[in-house]
Amino acid sequence: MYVVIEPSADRRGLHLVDADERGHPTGERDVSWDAALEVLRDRDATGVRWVFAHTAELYPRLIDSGVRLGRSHDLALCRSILRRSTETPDGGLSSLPADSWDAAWTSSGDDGSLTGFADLAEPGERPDAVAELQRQCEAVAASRAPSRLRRLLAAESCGAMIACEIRHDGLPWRRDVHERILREALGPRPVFGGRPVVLEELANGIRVALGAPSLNPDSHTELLRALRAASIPVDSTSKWELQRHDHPAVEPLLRYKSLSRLMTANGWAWLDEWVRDGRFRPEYVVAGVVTGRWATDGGGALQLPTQIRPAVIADDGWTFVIADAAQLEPRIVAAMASDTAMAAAGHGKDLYQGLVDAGTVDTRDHAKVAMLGALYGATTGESARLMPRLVRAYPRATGLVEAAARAGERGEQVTTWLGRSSPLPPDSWSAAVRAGAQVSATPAQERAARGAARDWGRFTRNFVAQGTAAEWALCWMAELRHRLFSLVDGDQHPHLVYFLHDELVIHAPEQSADFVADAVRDAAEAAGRGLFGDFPIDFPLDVAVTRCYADA
DNA sequence: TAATCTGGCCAC
DNA sequence: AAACGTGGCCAGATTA
Repeated sequence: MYVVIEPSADRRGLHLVDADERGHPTGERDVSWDAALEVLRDRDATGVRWVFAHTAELYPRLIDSGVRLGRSHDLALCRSILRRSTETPDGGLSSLPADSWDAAWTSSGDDGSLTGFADLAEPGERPDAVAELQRQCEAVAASRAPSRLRRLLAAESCGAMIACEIRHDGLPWRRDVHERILREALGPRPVFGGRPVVLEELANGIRVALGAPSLNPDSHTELLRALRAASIPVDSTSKWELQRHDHPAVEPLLRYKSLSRLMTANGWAWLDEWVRDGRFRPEYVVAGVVTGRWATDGGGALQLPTQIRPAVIADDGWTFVIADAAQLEPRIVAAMASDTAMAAAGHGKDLYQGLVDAGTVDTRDHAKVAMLGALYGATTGESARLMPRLVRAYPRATGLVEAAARAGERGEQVTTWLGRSSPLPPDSWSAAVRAGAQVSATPAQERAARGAARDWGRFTRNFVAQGTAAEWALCWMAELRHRLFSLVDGDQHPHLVYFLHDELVIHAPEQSADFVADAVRDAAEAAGRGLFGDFPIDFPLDVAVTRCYADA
């Protein structure tokens, strides 16, 4: 059932411990690295769940050896979920004193391998993985929602393997195309650093227009001073504020900002650091966001601007299958709330258009603005004005996010569909809210308390939607991975190369594109059923088969 | 001099 | 358009 997999004591191979469904050990053995490949493949074929202390410690090395595993359990990630979840109250892990499983893994060792937990573990001392597996199995079994939590832990752990696999395989990236984009926008790469010619010319234009010959346009302080000296009344140097002023400096300044951003975020330095052998290898951080979304640690994989996406081109004979979930968060909320009316509006196609067709709002744009406002907690502007219509037409879906907001304002935790809970607000928050509730509170304190409460309410409001959408996306990815593995054929099998919250990119041999497009739709359907069972909610995808990411 | 903060803008 | 959630990342400014 479970097989705990760790480096062996002599570090020359692997130590494997078999365990039953409650995490109790039933046998153990050491295998050398040479024999590991075969042993792991054989055991994996029997459907065991591999237990890693921390997937990124061992799995990349297994991938290098040609092994891909089917199912896994990441103790560090799962501890974090179980520790905080409201579904595992007293007796679970929530009351356990902090130990090394709560700490982040640290990188040490000259080969860059991860060797232990930071802070809490003695150097060289591994925490007991089997004991922790038992604790987690018990916590899940004793929880209020064992099957949902099991689904969440499995999906989270699978995500950890996928993050390693994506980094190993890499997103195809054409350096020549990227360099052409840079050259056409900025001019040739400066040999000794400094500004490229186009930026320098724009900087000069700005200096002339503002009458500030020594201005460094990269300095907010200098720029703000120069703008005001030129009688342009601005409070900031942001583009939305600059756009509103009619002055000869504005146009070159806006172009300078845009090109400067391209240069600093995804310019030549980025290319040198992040693209090797025709691949960009994202450093994903699984569950790096409180809501369960992935974050990144270097490389900016989650902010690739559309400007440079033309450089993402499939290998010869290969293509991309690019899929993104349409209006994911509204659908998630509709399903969580069993809002059949909103689910029906999203049946089969564009949910926003569905709201128009249902007569709730008059345009698709209004539908989108109103919906996003509900999810984010908008209080002003068009979004807030449209809200009452949404509330009237869909009281259940809107009621769910409203309830989450009220809970947050009271300082309570909220929980996603599968059981990931929000953190409690910090002590400083509670102190501010308490201070505002005192009879002796000053108006400023009252205002601060109200503001803090509402801020936290917007966070918890969004948490349930964003967090459950992240769970759906993890399940979607895991389902897809399972389907793609059935197609393994030497090195020629389709593989995931990019993940962006509600979007997947698969690099696939051209002849397999149709299969992959079907698989990614099947996987979305399966993810929806896995979370919401028979509730009639659709998760339609926009799917593109194209050799260039920019064409999707 | 190094660490931390701030403003701005990119993604969803 | 902004203000309405989650983030990363950069350059410059400020602080230790």
